[in-house]
Amino acid sequence: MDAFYASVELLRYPQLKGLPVVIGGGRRREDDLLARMRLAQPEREWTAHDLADIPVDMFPRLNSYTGRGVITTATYAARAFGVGSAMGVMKAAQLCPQAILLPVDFEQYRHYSRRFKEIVRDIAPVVEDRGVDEIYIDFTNVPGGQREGGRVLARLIQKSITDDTGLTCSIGVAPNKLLAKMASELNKPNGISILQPEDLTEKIWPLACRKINGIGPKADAKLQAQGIHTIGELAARERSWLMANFGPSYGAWLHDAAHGTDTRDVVTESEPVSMSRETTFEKDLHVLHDKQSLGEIFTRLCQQVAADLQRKGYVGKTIGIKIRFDNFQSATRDSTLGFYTSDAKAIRQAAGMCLKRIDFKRRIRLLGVRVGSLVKADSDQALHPVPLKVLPSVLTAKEAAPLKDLRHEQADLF
DNA sequence: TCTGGGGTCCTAGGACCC
DNA sequence: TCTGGGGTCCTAGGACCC
Repeated sequence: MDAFYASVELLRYPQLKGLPVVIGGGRRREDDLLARMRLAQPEREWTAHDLADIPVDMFPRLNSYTGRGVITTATYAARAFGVGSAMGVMKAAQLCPQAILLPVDFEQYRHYSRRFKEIVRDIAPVVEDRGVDEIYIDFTNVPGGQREGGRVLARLIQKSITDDTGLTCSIGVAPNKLLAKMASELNKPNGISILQPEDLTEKIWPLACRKINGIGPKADAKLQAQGIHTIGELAARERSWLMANFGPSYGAWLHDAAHGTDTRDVVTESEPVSMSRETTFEKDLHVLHDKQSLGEIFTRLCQQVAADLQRKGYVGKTIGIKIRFDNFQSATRDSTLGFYTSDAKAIRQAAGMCLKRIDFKRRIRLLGVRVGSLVKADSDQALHPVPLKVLPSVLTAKEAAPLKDLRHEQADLF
């Protein structure tokens, strides 16, 4: 199989090129910027076509932000200050206070995301969705796909996206998904990079292990501790050694990945496994002192998941909650019902029982509600659920003991 | 002044059935 | 009285990704 990995760059302001810019923090509509321009220069209309004309001074700076957000992405100029994705906005503001901060505008992203994927599917229909701005494409059977090793098709895709949306797009071409993704990183933004199997040692082996999709911070730290820093160093280790030290499954995968081996297909369709809603509070809350607002937030989360399920036509039978405490430790509880539901009240009831099984001795910063074991609302399974083999969990003696003091007050909490 | 929100997949132990 | 495996389902936590 030959695969493309394509990702669009969502920064749409040419006047910000080369400047330190981060996207993150609170959600806001991009229209806010236009609204400010209409105030500043009322003689002009200011529509979405005028984004390029907004003066740089009008953009908010990182140091004007207060709150708990994180950075979603950052330009290279911002990265030079040590700012990067997933970093707290407050920490980023310390490193680079003058950076421009753009709001996260999910409505805009969804719109451009849909368009980007439509355009690609019109050209090459075998597409795997990997989130808002990324896809895999299997172009094995696209007519003309092999010309110049894929470069002609990649250029066509790039040009079609830019003509339609104004967005730039990076594309990696390789024999499989793993390598295609890494290839796309070699030439960003707006680049095309073609990787042949024989390029592995020269182009991939010098890269940090972290560049492999599937090696995260934990695995990387463990590899570093073994003196393995680059993909080449990883490839040099015996498969059996990796399996012994990282588990048979992950170890074998590490070995394959380092050698550029990946047999996964491009998956064009998949069913959701779970849906959830969660929220981090502006300030940490206490189960007893902030009972009222917690109760309201909890109800709203249940209503939101229920609405999501109904809108997309799913029901689920495993209801769960997630708590993150002020020390960032988290806990989850879930419980499987004998029937499928997408009803807000039923979800709230089951989730409320889950909450009672948590020991709330610390303040909490996040609350989430999840519905799993999903099936289509009109499926046979949904209409004729098999009876439960395992009884829904009740508080075990072990769980109940530490809750003794709080249990009474918690009883009617959620 | 740390650390969002929405997901998937894996592991490991226990219950329960055959 | 002691001692089995498999297989499946459920639950909790954690790694990882975008």
